[in-house]
Amino acid sequence: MPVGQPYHHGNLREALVEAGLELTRSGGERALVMRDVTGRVGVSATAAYRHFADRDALLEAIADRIRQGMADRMHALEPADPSPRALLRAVGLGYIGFALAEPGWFEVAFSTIEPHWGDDAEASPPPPLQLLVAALDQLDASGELAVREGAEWPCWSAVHGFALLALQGPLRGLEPEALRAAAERTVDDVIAGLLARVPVA
Amino acid sequence: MPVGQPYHHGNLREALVEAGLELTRSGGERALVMRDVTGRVGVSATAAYRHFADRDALLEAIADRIRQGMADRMHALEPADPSPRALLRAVGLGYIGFALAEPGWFEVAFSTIEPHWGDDAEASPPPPLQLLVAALDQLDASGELAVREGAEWPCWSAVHGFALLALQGPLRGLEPEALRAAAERTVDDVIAGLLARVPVA
DNA sequence: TGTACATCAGTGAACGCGCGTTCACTGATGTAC
DNA sequence: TGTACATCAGTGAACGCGCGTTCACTGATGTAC
Repeated sequence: MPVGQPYHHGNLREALVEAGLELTRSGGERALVMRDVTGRVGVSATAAYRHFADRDALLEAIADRIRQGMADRMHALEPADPSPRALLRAVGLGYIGFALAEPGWFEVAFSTIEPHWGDDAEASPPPPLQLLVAALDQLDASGELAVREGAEWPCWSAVHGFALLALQGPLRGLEPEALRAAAERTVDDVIAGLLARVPVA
Repeated sequence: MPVGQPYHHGNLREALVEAGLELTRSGGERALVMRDVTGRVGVSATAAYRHFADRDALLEAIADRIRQGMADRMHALEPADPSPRALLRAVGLGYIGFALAEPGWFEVAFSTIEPHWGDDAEASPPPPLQLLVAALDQLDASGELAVREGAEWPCWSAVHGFALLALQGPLRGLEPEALRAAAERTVDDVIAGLLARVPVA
């Protein structure tokens, strides 16, 4: 043991989460290797099991932190006094922007999302979704939204799908400007669809 | 070696792809284990390396077949003589329908999609995308589409994102009718957004 | 204030599983002569 | 038509890496008396 390191860490749980955040940031979910996390903190590989039941528990703790940080960043990008449409647009582009800026974290954030959050009154929805709900509520209050119920799904589908097309799919490697234009088009089209009452079939 | 089995298989390459299709159908990409594939065909584990450079090459061959089959199924679901809007709607719902019906295959189909298909003239786009392009071309020819260029991305983003929300995300476990309603709403909203010329920002 | 002892946070060796892949080989097939 | 031989598709043992997790342990800490 190195000199100056006390035998008891003091706050190992928190330190492990921090180290896990660093590892997953660059390597995504599979970079969360128990030996690497504990090694980074300077502790033996098995020490983690005093604080987390298993790897999944640590991953979940990390994912929670990522989701909160993601929502914080998205919120910080919202315009100062936006119209309901502009707010929704900022939320959508913020989601995509985070995914492209932090692909490792984005993967982890979504890899452990629990289903049924809507039915389960106990579990609170993931923070980024709370921003979406708030934006849709505002748009609905302004009377512009055609149908409020279920409006989350076209929105979330579009930005989530776009992020994946850009990270792992056919849009990978596109130049940043072109990518940004495609993202804006995607978000704007979906919002336009939420407002319009055009029959499709 | 069992009686009646010739030493030389005859068409091992094709047999391995078939076995890989069965395995990935139920277990997704990670179910493609070399020992399992070869064992299913009744051949030693290393025999596969006479026909594929490595696991990735086999996976790619399987993914090609899946993408073709996916497009075939989607095409079969198109209405007989559809309007351009109804055709696009059928393509979108067909994409989601395939993903929900064959989650293992869907995962594989997307796990190996090569980027830059647009710039790369040599690589042909994945078959499901060809259906989308055709539907958008028809809608554009009918004069209903606001902007043709880049219209693929909102469409693909929405259906791809929806599939993932439903398979691994918050919509997992939703009842089939509710899921179908959400899918239809998502597709219809995006199509409406493609048609409309509503300013958003 | 000092001591016994329970408790808890660490250690380090090693187990054990999954799984792609290599290697030296052997059996079957086809072709030149 | 028969034989030698190159070629190719298989075999089976085993390597080797990654990695979560268990196990018996030891050092530090706090509390009862």
